[in-house]
Amino acid sequence: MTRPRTARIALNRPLRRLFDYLVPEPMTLTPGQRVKVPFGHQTLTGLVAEIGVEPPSGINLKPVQSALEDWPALPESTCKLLSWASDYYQHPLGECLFTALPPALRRGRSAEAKADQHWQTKDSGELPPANAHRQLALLTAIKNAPGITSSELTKAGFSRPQIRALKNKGLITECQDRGRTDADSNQNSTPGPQLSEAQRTAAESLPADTGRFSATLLYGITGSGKTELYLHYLKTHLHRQDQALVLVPEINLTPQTLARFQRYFGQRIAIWHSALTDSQRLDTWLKIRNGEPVILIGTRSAVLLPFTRLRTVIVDEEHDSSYKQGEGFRYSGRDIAVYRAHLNHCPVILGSATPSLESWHNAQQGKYRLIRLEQRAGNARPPSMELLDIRSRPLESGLSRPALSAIAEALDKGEQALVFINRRGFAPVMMCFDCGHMEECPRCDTRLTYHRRDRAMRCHHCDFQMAASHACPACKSDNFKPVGQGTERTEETLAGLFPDTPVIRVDRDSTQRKGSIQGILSQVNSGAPCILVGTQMLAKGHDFPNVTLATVVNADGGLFSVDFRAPEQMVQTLLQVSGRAGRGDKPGKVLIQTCHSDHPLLQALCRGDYPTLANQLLAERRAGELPPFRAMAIFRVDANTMQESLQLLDSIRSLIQGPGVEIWGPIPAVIARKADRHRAQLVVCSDSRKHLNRLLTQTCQQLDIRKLPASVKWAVDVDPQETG
DNA sequence: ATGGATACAAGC
DNA sequence: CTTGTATCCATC
Repeated sequence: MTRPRTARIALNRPLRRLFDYLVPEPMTLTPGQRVKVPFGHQTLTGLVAEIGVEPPSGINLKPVQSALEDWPALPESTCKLLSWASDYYQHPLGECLFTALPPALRRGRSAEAKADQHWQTKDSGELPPANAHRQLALLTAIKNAPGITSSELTKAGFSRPQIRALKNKGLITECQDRGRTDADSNQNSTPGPQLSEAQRTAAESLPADTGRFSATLLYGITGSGKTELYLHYLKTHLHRQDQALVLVPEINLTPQTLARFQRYFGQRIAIWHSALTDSQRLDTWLKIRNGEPVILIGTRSAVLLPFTRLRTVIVDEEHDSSYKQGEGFRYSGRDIAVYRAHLNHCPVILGSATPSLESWHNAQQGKYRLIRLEQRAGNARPPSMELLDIRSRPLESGLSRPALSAIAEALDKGEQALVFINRRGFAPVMMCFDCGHMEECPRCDTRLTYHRRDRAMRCHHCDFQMAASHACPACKSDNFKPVGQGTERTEETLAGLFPDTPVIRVDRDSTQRKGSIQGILSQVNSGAPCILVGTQMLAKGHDFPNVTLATVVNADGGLFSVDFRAPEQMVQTLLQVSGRAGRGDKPGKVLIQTCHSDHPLLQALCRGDYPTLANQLLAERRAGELPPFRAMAIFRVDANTMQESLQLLDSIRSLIQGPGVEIWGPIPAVIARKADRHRAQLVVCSDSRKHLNRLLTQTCQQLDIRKLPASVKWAVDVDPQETG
């Protein structure tokens, strides 16, 4: 009996099932191929998941309309990876597979790359008018690099119309590929970075065999030069034909990082992040798919791309919570990276100054090899850390007297100071001192944050905003005042106290404009005394050589949170902040304001020893039977009423209940109402990941069958990052 | 998800 | 009896 001419197709729809089609003669299909199929009343792009399967009886199969190309858009290895992820994260296979395609190909556009044109100058034609300075600059650029391509020119800031203008004037013509020149030959001759003694020792411990799976946790304190190690590693171990992937958190993919890699690898470097245009994404995707020897620096979703010659995976700042997608396909880029390396038999290197407890645990268990790099490069010393107890101390916009004089002192020495507050806006609340009224968001269970800059009250959890009022909206009293600290307010106070020093605010509001962060960085890197005030953004990645003092306005947020990850996150953030202080030959100092200076966690933090802290935190996780000692998943539901949400979770609870699992809830979320949706959750834990996974699969199946009102939305979050 | 089918309230 | 708006339902 011959196999039926059928294909099982995955569609980009949130449906936990695939659809079967007839494969008409003489069409041949292979798994991973893109096809056009009729679906209901529309025609969709699909991906072949399986061939020749027996279709369920009683269904009249429609034929596949056409294949979009005769090669599989997703190679087998990528399909396998995503099938695994679909099962692990309980997300529909179709949507998972489609995340590996660039947007253009998801929509069914052609995958044929338009050939890039190469240009050279021609000694004829009329010169452009003297005021056409961009055209003249373009002409020089082409003269200096004959054979340069249109896309390279656009990247350099020239526009297509400018190129066309020169062509029409007969000043340039298309030519053959110049053969790979400068950048590539440059790559072969550029040696790797010079390593310090400590770095060399670390480098020697990195896996030498790129043909076998190994996972390495590179624990390197800030300033120890992890990036040099990555560069050196790729330089020495990656073959000329191989592909490599370097994952970074979104915020770390700056032009500086890029330039650093390009210096050693030139044209081999490609980037992948959410701000690329569709055509840039298609371009890079095709390079990866075609097996070009690309070293891809990218954020989370880069780990899903269809590499065919991937030989090394690096995950920088592996503890960063932005590796976990918070909605839809809720995968962890870091964890998929490890599994991908495993499937692919190649090494993965996880780097961090503050490793996640998960990875640290794996290293302690011997599952990951641990490499320690505990010396700052050059002669820099680690910063000294000091707790400032602010109980019943007078505060000026949240800053204590000793903190302010430390800032003054740093500025006097011609150095820079950094102030870290985890709240944007002017003040987190407006309160009436007569009647106690506080402004709340009409759509969420939250207070509105006051933004003085534009006199607005904003909700930080939905898009609500309104004009701020002078008087209390409840009792009309004018004793209506901002309470608490935000970046804006601290910026204002500091500007008043230090009128001769620039105060620079770094938060989502001040960096919204494209490129403004670059401007800020260059101002700070000029080295002139200044005060930086900012949120999380300040803590990540950036290098401020002349900052010698970091002040943390309030460290207590993470000490008593309901979220079991809060202490870990607090410690990581504070250490990342402290890593900003003191580089080069100037010693750094970190002041941490707290009302709990006797708290053991803060005490340990001041000793500055992350391994000890990590072990301590792990012991607490073990005692609490929490991840990484148990597997965890959360069912999240939101509906128009809390009752509906809790009801559904109750029934989920009875579906999943049984031996081998522990269930907490259902309970309302910490922010029980967000954008008028009432949210609740159910936490499920198990000693066995396998068992939990099976239960989740069954439960999701049951829920799919059940007819729920469209207004009730549920989702599972496997390995949740936030338990709020 | 998404478009069509179905159902019910307001509109003349 | 039309027209608008909400809800349901199947999709190979």
